[in-house]
Amino acid sequence: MLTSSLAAPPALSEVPSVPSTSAATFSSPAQLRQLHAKLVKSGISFSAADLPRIAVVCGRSPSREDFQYARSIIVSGAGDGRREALVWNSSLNALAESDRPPDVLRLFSLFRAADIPPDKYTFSFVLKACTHIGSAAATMGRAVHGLVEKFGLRSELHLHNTLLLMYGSCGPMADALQLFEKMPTRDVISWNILIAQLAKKGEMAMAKRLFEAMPSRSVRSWTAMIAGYVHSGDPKTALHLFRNMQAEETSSSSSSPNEVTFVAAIAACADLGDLDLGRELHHLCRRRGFHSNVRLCNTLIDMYVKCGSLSEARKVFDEMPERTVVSWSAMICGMAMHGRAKEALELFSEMESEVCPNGVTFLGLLHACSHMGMVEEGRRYFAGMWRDYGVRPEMEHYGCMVDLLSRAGRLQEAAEFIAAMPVAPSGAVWGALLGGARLHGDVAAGELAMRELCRLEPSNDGYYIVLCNIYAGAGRWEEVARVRRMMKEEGVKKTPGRSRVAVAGMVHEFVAGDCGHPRAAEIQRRWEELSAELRRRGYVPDTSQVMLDVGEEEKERSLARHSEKMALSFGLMSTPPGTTIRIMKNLRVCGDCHAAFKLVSAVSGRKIVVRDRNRFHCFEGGSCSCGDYW
DNA sequence: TTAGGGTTAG
Repeated sequence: MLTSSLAAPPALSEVPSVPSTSAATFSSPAQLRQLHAKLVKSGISFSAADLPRIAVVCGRSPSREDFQYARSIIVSGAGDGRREALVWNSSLNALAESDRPPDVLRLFSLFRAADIPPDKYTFSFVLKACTHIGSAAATMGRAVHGLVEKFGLRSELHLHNTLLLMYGSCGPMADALQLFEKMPTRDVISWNILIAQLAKKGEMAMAKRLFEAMPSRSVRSWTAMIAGYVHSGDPKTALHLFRNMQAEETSSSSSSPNEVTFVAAIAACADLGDLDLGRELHHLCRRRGFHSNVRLCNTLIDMYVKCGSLSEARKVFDEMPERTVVSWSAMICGMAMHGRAKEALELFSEMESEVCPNGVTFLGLLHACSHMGMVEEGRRYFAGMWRDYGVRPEMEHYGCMVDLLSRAGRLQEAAEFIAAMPVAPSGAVWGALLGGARLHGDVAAGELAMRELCRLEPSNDGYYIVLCNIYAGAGRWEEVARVRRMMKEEGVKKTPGRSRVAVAGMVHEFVAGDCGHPRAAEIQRRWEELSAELRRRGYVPDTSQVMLDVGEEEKERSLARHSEKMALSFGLMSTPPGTTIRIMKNLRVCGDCHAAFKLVSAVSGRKIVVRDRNRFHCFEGGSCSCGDYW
């Protein structure tokens, strides 16, 4: 092959008199034709090393003529049919790996029409493209399976595994399972593919059956299961399995967790808010030398953020040898969650010189502005994301803007913003308006939002409850009763509040109103004592949001049994003085608990970190990090 | 020349 020693390809007009046929000298069929003409004039032909590039360039072209033209060069240069297939196969693979897998299918039909005999590699690459395309390629995938049979390749295990993967990503899982049943031989990869596909679809019961039945497991089998449990919202089982894997590690090195396994396990800690275990796993990662893996570090940042330790998240971020847009976005979103808006915006300025932001980065920025009432800054980011960064606003961004405006009390503007949206607003967008309406006691805005929400998300209990809160706040009890009747008619039940607190490595969960904890009486007594002290300091239980048709005393009793108060009371009596108490709640923290927690932080001298559904509240010395803007 | 598990948001 004639190679150019120049680092950059010369412009065509500068092609030297003895032209280089280096692959870098053409990138379109038109340039190829020009180069070809010059070569012919000079009596030089393409070398074998040029052929794959010719195949890729012309294989990507929508023109049939380009394919035929390339084929004529390849046929004369390849020498025989097998080598010709090899050249086209590598072109198929390159296209399957690129961002244009549909080109593979088009090239494959040309391939078939030209009678180039396909082999196992051809099918493998075409199936890979189907897998990348997903369900839209299901028919094509089935047709390719038919060809595999027709060409007598049914005994190829490798190809069968690729078919399993294709059925798992394109078609109904039943097709993949049927193929698996019929396979003459299977290896650990066949089992892993099936388990991973089931796990991705959340079918963990069946994935578990296969995992238990498989003859031998590899690290990937374990990791697929652990990641599957995390994705399907069961981090406890994920960590249980991780522990089992560690126990087996001593007897077999094939099940030693690697970086990917740690990513899944640390993500489980993030979901559970289990800081102690998260730290332990981080320590293990360091010992195993996994600390420079970007994805692992990104997961660690997220874990520390979600476990309430922003400083440790920042430390991981600062020590990363390289950072991607995900690292920056995770850190910016983390700062937003913790109400550190100014730092989030500063980090964004730093980020701009290193990587391009994406949609998630802007969600973080808009959240940051929203949590701190920075309306003008938020508007600026929203206006600039498409104009200056080419990031198209999606539904979540519109939702953030409505949240920003309505939290700041600009409910009229928020409603106008929704009306001007270029796409039909989702339930979450109206939900943001509803939330703002509650905050500002705006019955009309609340009713406007709820009219849409009844249509879009009639079974979402949270929205009915917020509307009840709005009516209750306005003293409109007959409306509260009407909404509750609506809920009954629709069969909508209120999700009970749940709070978790970790004490001595054990996570304890409390459900609102439930006195099932073994130390329930003690916990209640402790809260009553504390409550008496708080009252002496001016705390008055806010019974206005209790939507029970009962007397004041009963309302106060109901408030005292809020899950976050029980978790706090238990945390206070079970940990040494001075220990930070970390609580995680499934819903938004209630207003009465928020007021009480501020006082408790002053009375007890403790730092109390609460992660609710939306953000973090860090109570210390009588105030909250949210500045009461939440 | 071919196959399997992972990150921010939700």
